[in-house]
Amino acid sequence: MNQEGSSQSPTGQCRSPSAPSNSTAPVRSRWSPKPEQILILESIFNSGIVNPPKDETVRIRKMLEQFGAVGDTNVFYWFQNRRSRSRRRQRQLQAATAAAVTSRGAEDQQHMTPMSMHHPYSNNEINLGFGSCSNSSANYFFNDPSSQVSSFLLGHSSSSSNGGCESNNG
Amino acid sequence: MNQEGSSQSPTGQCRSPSAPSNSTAPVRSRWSPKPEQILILESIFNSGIVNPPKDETVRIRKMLEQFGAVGDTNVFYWFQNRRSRSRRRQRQLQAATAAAVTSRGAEDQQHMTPMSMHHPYSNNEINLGFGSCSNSSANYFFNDPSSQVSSFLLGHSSSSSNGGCESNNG
DNA sequence: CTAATATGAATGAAGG
DNA sequence: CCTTCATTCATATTAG
Repeated sequence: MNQEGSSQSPTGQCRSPSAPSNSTAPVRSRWSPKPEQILILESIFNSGIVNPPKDETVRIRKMLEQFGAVGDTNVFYWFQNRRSRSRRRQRQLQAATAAAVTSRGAEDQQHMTPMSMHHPYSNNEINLGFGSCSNSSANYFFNDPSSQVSSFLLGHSSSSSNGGCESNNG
Repeated sequence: MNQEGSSQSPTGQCRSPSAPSNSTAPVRSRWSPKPEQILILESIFNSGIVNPPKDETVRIRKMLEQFGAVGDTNVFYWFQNRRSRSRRRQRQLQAATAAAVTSRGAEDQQHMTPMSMHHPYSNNEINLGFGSCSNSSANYFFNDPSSQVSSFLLGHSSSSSNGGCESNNG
């Protein structure tokens, strides 16, 4: 982990049960990405940029900064964790599916309810239209978050390292 | 954490007050370990296996599966949370004790209110006899849960990775 | 019914 | 990249 360079004080306050409401209470241990930031990050990830180089990381950080304090480290960690979790989920799903088929003859297998989680942003790959693959503009997506997000996405102009249509894995 | 591999539908409805018989409320929130499963998990944890590797996790899951639907993820989370809470509780207690002793010279330390905790098993580590250290067979323990649990424990035959008396901690 | 607690699950951060 | 720790969120259960 030597991708980091600059890091500020991420005073991200999103949905904390107890608000410190104190000018002298920087008790914010870890960064909490705002919904808009998550939107941006996920759209970038889904566009194929799963492992942005330092240059790109910095650019992404600057984008996110307008929605809340964030450092390059946070972005770096986010992508790293995202990759890891994505991979793991895939493997798990695959294993579960295989396990359902396996056993003996794979004939009368019951359908197991695939965990209907109702989380705010948990899984479910979001495609915001960041990648150059999706030509269909999905502006209708922007409704909940600030409209400012779309400005970034529409003006991103692809990336210089990994903006391919396919997701490079490995 | 990539300990997960397969996950079924943990429809563990142990002690649910109201049946979710609603087509619009399939809240399959979270897994609820059965008493027998908790017994097994705790005995394993107390036997020194506080951080089972993937292989062991799978085996444990298979054991638990016979008492109710459960996935590797659940087992992994259980051990992780268990470790975390255990450690945290210890630290908290230690801090409280230290705070009582500190101050001046640890002489006239007053009795501090140790929090009115009155939950089932609290801090008392339960030892079911899972570890190979305890040669004394504690079969008398099995009374509340189904007798099937004892079958597992008695026929466990230790594990292939971490069944020692000491807890390996990385 | 509401508050507090316990605990399963998710995730940011860091170690190796 | 993979594993692990700490913190936080969401929910299930229990006390008031």
